[in-house]
Amino acid sequence: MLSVSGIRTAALALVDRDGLEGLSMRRLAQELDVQAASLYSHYRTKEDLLADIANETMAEVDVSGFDTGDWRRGLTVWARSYRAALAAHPNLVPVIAAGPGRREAALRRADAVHGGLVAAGWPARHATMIGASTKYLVVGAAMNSFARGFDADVQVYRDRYPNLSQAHRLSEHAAEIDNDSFELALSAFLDGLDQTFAGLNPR
Amino acid sequence: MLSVSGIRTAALALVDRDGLEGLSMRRLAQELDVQAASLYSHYRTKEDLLADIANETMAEVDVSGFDTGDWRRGLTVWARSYRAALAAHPNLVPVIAAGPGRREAALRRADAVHGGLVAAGWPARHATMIGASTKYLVVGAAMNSFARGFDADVQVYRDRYPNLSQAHRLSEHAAEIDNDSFELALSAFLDGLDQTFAGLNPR
DNA sequence: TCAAAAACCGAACACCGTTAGGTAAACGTA
DNA sequence: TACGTTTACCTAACGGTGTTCGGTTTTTGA
Repeated sequence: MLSVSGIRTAALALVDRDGLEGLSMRRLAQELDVQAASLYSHYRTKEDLLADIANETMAEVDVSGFDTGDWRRGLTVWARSYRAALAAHPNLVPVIAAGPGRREAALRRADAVHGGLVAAGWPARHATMIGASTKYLVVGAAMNSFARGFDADVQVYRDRYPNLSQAHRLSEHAAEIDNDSFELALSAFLDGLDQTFAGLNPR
Repeated sequence: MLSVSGIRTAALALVDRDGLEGLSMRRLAQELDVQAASLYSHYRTKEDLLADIANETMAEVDVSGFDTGDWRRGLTVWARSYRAALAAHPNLVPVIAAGPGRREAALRRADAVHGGLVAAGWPARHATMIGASTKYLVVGAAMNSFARGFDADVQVYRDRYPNLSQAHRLSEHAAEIDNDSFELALSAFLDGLDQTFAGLNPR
């Protein structure tokens, strides 16, 4: 018999394997040896199903780093685990990024981040903005790896765009570049925040 | 009679008005007093059409700030104009973010950014990562405004999540918060890069 | 054991992107 | 101006999509 969690698992597997376009209610049903209409006994709509698997994917995100009162550590742990969760299911990134953060768990995490920053000495408004900024970084980085921008045939721009002809852009190294870029962005961002923080809490 | 630019304009208007899902070949054709099949005399596919309007939207992006050799200014001008271009057509952001950067103009811009950074004294590998990082920030910020995360009914979390109960989250101020967050992220990131740069080019 | 509830199915609806083939209009050339 | 050719457009259809309706089957719980 079908179960919500069984459908969820199969749907996530299908998205991971065949991409977002690869997930249709009929194909998912087929995977479960069932007719498409049966799925609607468990999910009201396809969007609901997508929101659910997006939700599950986000469960790995870790906001415990704020517990010690070290905001820099809290942000780092949060951002890295956030990015890791997205990278684990790249085909799902657009759904997660587009989905409204209305879900219970998402609100709880947002609250924890905000609270952690305020507890560490940031003004509330800054806490809001820092939370948003960090999310920008994570989501932007994940979208980029989803897009797989510069692909196979480097020949196209090898000669025409001299500045891009470095090995750096070769897609074999794309994952490494992505990771290093993210770490650079995160640490530069945090370094900049350090200065701001020092300016706000002099002495 | 139909024309490529006429179709492009009508499609963009339709996306702006009704969102991405609102654009179908049949509806677009109706808007132009024509049958859907006629559109295929001018565009090989719907994806081509989307890529084209995405392309047009990105034409506003300005990489001229690198001309003076001031990398910080170059990045700032680039990032702001990039973000502005995306914000002008929020419904199109997923398309632009997902679309591979295979288009001529996109490559030219990427080359200009990379070249500008290298000319200003950054090592090639850093230039690559900084370009990517900046893009993360811009795309992440744009995706966020596309998603319109925390919406209307604040009541839901008003009492339950004390840290989020600030006026900051009210959706009337969402655009302002978005903008301030982006500017904070950008300047913190650039401040952090300043330190890195000083470490690389001592004295 | 048996009624009530839940799960599943077959068929259909309205929509989608796209194509094949035919007709009408616009064009270039003699 | 006349005519052949190319191009633009249309009608109709194909295979796919998400979703709903009504009926049948299975599971549940008293």
